[in-house]
Amino acid sequence: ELAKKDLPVAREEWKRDDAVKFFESIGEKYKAEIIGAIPSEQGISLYREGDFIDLCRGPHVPSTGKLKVFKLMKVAGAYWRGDSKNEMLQRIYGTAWAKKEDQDAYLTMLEEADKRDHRRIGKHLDLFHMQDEAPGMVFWHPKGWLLWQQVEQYMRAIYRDNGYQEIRCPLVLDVSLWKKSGHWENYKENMFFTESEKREFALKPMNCPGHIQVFNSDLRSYRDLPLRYGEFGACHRNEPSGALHGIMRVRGFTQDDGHVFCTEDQILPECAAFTTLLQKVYADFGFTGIIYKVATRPDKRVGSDESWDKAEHALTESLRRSGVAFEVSPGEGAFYGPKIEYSLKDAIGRVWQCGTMQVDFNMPRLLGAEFVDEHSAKQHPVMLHRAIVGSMERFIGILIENHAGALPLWLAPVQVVVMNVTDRQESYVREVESALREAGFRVAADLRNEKITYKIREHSIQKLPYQLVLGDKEVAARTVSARTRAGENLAPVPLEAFISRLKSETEARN
RNA sequence: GCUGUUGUAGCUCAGUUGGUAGAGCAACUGAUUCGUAAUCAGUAGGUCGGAGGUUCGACUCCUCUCAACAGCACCA
Repeated sequence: ELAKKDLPVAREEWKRDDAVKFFESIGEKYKAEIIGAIPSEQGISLYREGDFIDLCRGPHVPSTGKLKVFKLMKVAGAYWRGDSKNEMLQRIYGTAWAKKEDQDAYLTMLEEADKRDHRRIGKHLDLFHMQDEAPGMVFWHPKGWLLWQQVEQYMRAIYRDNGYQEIRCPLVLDVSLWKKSGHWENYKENMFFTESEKREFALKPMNCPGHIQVFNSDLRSYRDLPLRYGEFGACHRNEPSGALHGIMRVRGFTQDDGHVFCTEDQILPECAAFTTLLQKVYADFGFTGIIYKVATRPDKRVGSDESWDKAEHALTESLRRSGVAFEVSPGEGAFYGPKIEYSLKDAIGRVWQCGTMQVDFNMPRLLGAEFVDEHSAKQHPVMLHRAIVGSMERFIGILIENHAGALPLWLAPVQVVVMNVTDRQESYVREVESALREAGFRVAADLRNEKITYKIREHSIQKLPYQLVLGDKEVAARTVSARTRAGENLAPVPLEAFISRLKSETEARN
């Protein structure tokens, strides 16, 4: 915009064919291709700056010196027209700003965002690690696994309170099942295989076939529907190496995977209830900006148009009822049914799909799932594939970035550290520590012979929610002095008072 | 998978034109018992991602390979 104001506009109208010839003559085959796709009756406007003529929406500047503030950020490949079958071009990324201060602010923001990177924090807080021998797989350390368990136990209660029965299925299944389900046909490249005694097995990339086996283990009536199963299902997918990203995109991950077996009429109420539930869960974890997207029928699909109408309507209507803004991606649905994608952003604004709700008319039929309807006739149920956190790994990654590692009290791996000022308070520290542990809190004692300032610094860096300082005064008065993560020093209070503070804070999930 | 970059001590990094590695923090040992973000001193720690090759000699050069990072493609 600045350039438009300050510079003469050297715009020229060209005939399409002349422009194509011109760009071909100077070896710009991609530009020639773009122009060649324009209907021939249309002209084309080019911009000239001296000898330099190019396609452009606005004028060119004669030199980079005319740009006020700019910085080249990175270089990376990008496929011509976004298709991996095409040649790869080099793309140069940069930013331009009206004022130096704006650019500085932007660069500072990027630096700050980098400090929130879950890979950095995961190492710093000793939550997990990954290593060369297991690309795309996570080694969870004690503190990271404590965090995982908080999420898992919370989600387990969500299953329980919302009509899901938790189940557990095998990770390794004979390939014959994957052939029936269509995964062999459509997903083989992404699967891990293993062989034993001349039988070939596959590590499950998805949980749905397993859940159908449980459904099929008994005769089902329409009275049983909707029948809901939930599992913390460990999946393995051989993702392309370039797709891996910290714990956000991995090869071994655990889904909070649920499947609802229901009738077509039950799709809408199930979807509406699901979105409401998902919003509650995300709010409890401190997320506000959920991105909603509905992916509709692709050209290549199974099932009748009538079924698709019903399913797409159910999905869009469920979002409409919850009053959220959402996008529609036409043709982006799976071949077996449409879906809703619920996404969150990481520290630098990249979007990651977490939750999903998918309507599937296909797999119950492929794997022989049936129920007996009101007229004693056998029917295939509709299957809803749904996940709230999506992948535990990805969700925890985003959780870490969202809170910059300062996890809310209810999620923090260690909630309280109890410290002595000198050796004299050692037994009181142990007493307070075990009282807190008995009250159900995750607590550590720090009895090292170090200055209290040193201990406070260390635990502050570790983002511990509460640090208790116990000196002679606290021992004498039988109180505790707490320091909050924000650096506030609370007045000494009896332990019971501190415990009730912790209780109300964990219950509020702040 | 593709394009590019990177890979040195637990972590963050330095290492000059090839002469077999260094800092800070962490760790360990000792002293210090010190009230809200770093006490002092000492010690130890690395076949320089892996495998070949060139060379009298390779962290430095070459080839292959693995992984990570950025973006693209992919994402049931």
